[in-house]
Amino acid sequence: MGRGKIEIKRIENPTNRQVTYSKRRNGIFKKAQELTVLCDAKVSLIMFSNTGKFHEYISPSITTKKIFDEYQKALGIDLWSTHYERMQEHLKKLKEINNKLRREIGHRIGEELNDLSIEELGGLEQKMDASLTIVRERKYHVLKTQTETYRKWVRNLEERHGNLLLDYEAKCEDPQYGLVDNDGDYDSAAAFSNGVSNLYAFRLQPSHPNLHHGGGGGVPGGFGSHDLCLA
Amino acid sequence: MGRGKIEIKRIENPTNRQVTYSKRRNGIFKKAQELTVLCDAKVSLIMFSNTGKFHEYISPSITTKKIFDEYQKALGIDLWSTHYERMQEHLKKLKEINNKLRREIGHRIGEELNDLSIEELGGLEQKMDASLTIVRERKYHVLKTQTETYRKWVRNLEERHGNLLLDYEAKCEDPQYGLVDNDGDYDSAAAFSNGVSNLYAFRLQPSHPNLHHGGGGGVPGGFGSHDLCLA
DNA sequence: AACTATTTATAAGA
DNA sequence: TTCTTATAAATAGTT
Repeated sequence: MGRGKIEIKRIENPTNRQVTYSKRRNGIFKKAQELTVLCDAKVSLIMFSNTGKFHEYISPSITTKKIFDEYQKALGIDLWSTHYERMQEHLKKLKEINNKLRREIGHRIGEELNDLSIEELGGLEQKMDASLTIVRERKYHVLKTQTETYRKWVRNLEERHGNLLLDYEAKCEDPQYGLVDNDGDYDSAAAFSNGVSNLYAFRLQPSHPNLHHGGGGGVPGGFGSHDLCLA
Repeated sequence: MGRGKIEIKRIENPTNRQVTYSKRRNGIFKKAQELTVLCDAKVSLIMFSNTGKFHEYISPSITTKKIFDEYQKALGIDLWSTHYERMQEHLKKLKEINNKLRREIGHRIGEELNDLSIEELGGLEQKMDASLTIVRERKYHVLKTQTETYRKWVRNLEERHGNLLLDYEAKCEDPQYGLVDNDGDYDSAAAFSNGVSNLYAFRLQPSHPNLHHGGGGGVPGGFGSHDLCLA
């Protein structure tokens, strides 16, 4: 329909192709709209030109999403089934695991015991007892390690404190010495304190042999700071 | 384009509308196909007639699923996002809960204790101890209840057994009585046995005062059948 | 974007 | 539904 008949095959001239695309696209959209009105139909027309440009016509009485849903219903397929079903299965499995975990924990907390038989209760008791033993052992292990670390730390510090005190007294008794730079001792002592300040703190408060550690939280008994350790 | 011009408005005559739909549908499909070939375009044309009949044209170079995907990409939206995202959130939450449960249970089983501080270990120990107490109490409660039930049952049966034995001996000594139908006793005794057979079993094996209960499984100590109870 | 000669689509009728 | 055909509509090539 035009000045000359054309063969229905790819238009090689890009400009020509683009023009034809534009004209015919309008024509087909008009037809789609007319069909919608005349015949009360629902039409979805989606087009991508060879340059990737997107155009669409959709009947006013429907949405593209509905067309997609209807399309899948009409064909009895679900284009997203793979993805979707896998997800649903995953969900189901997670729920099952969750429930099992809940029940297990419920038992171990001491709730939901009503459905357990005497044998199951006995088994549970044994398992819990064993677990409790493990936790206790772990606690004692941690406690012991920390105590040991603490003890070493105190001993080391006390020793250095004593040395310093001796030095100090010696210097007081023999003022001609002046201030001796005791490098080696200084460095290694600093490694066990938060800084130089602690050394002076010991000097200035000789009546307080207990430690005043800068970091760490108020743990009953004075333990509990994890950064408290000997290299 | 036809014998007469028509107004673009809904065709009221159903037959006419159907015919027009059919004709124009073919026309538009042809146009879509021509556009596909001439301009190297990708076209998806989906139609539902007002009677719900479904027809589609899709360019050979593409699939409807791809068109849907491209469509969503072109519009920067995801028509399934609501459903999908909700599902994904659900999945995420479930996984989180799952992990928490696992950690909790891991602690209570006595695994994964390395990341716990001494305070946390102490708290865990206390909680586990409390739970263990609850489980023990429950176990002893169940045990006590079952023992009590069992004891009542045995006492009741022994009593009835004694009575029957007395009756039996009395009848043997005074044969002129014949067989007296002792309805009341019979019925109530049957209520505590699996049937009449047990009554005879007691008679026939007087040297076995221990119970031989038909049901129930091999529980150490002889307890454990849940159907063993007094009305 | 218009124009327009021509082809194509289709309304009405069979 | 399909065929026919007069006529409306679409559009290829041109300006």
